Amino acid sequence: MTEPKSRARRGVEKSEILQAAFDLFAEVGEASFSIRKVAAIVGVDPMTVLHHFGSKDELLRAIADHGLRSVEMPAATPNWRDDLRAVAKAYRMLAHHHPRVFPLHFRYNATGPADHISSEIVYCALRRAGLTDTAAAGLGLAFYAFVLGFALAEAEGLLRAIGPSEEAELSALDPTKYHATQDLIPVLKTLDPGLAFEDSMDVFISGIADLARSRPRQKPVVTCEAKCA
Amino acid sequence: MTEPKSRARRGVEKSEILQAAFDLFAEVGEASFSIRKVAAIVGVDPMTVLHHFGSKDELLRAIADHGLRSVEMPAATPNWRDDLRAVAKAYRMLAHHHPRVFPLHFRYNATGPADHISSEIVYCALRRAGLTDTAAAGLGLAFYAFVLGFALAEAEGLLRAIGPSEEAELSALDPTKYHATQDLIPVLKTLDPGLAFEDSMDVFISGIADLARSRPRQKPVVTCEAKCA
DNA sequence: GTGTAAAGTCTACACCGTAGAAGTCAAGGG
DNA sequence: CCCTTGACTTCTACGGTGTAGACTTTACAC
Repeated sequence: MTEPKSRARRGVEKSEILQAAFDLFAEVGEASFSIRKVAAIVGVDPMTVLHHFGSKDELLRAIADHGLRSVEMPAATPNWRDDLRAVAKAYRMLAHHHPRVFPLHFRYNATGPADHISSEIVYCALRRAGLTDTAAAGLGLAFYAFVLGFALAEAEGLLRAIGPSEEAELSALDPTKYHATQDLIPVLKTLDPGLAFEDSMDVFISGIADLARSRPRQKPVVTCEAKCA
Repeated sequence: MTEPKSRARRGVEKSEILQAAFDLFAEVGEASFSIRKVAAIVGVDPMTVLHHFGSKDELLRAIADHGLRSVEMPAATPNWRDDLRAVAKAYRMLAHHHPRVFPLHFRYNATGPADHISSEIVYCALRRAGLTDTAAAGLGLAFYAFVLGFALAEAEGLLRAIGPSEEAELSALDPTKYHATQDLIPVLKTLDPGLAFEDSMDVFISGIADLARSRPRQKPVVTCEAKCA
């Protein structure tokens, strides 16, 4: 009761608008998204929406941030492999939950708290794996590229088991040139993206372990290990 | 002189329009791209553009295909690792050359000839590495997700060495919670995306070799090996 | 010629983001 | 109390967009 509607329900409207905008975007996608529709849903003038967010671009950025804020990062565990897998899974689940919003995270490199938290987990895991700082920084980026790329491809509907039409298309190719592709048609038809993702994460982790063995860091990361272990 | 302008310069206009559309998109990006601007550049009515491509969406798809068609895939070599690296490099170069067009390849999963050719190279390489067909199919997707994800992130300007403002932001974080991140600031400042990409490819390839050792395919891929080697 | 079919154009419409002016209304000082 | 203030909301209007539908032009087949 302290400030029920002080200064014309300040702040309340803004989050309400953002929620409506997010829901609309998540449902219809970017092509059918417009400020005017958001305004109609909230029951407000289009210019009110613009007044709170400045521009459509800013609104989209806010939507991206809102989506990223909803993902909760797992706590660090003693096992750096599990930590990497957990972060990867969290982002993939985010993409599955709001596939139409997910591309926005790429466009506006959303740097919310979740971003920093996950970065910390990833960097910490890579150092505990035994990587040098330089390698950890580079592989950290690669990790994100892989996870976000995979999740984005899934969200865009690119990574699915192939259907009859794609099978026909591949079968029609010149067998002398596309032998391997055509040999894989049976497994491509029953491919499970989730399984492929987990297998690929294992491959990535395995490669990281190899790198750490061949080029280990000079001294263990005491503070990091102490904190995370 | 056989058909200088037979049937009202059929075909000539269309490719001319596509080229202009591609150039415009590559220069100004999606936000400032419009059918009417393309028409103005070619010196033609906006409806002419639409008449040839059906809709803006189809035009964008054509732009994506046009970009993909420009990348020339390397020939297969005896070394499957080199083949994977070469395909990865080709896509990354594509993203570097036309960063604004690149996101379109994700939105419309462009399936041009280059797509099939590169798939064949990748699948063939993965089988020669010793992977089972199931693993080859899954890891093939992972390979594309990683390469395209990395290239996309670079094209969107996400993967750069951090600047003073980002450094300040990271430094301002709670040191007890973001120790690893802050330790890596020095290397993040001088990070080279190209080097990180190559290192990451090596990690990925190393992981694939591990997987092939632990779960090898039953019999060698005679036809594929014979063709590619 | 006439027919035909594709290529190109014109007009018009609904929708979009948003600049700028105007209106509304709670809070605070006199 | 009135009056100013300033955030919030709304109204109006403008230039730009994609594109449907009708029209005109063009170039070949007959």
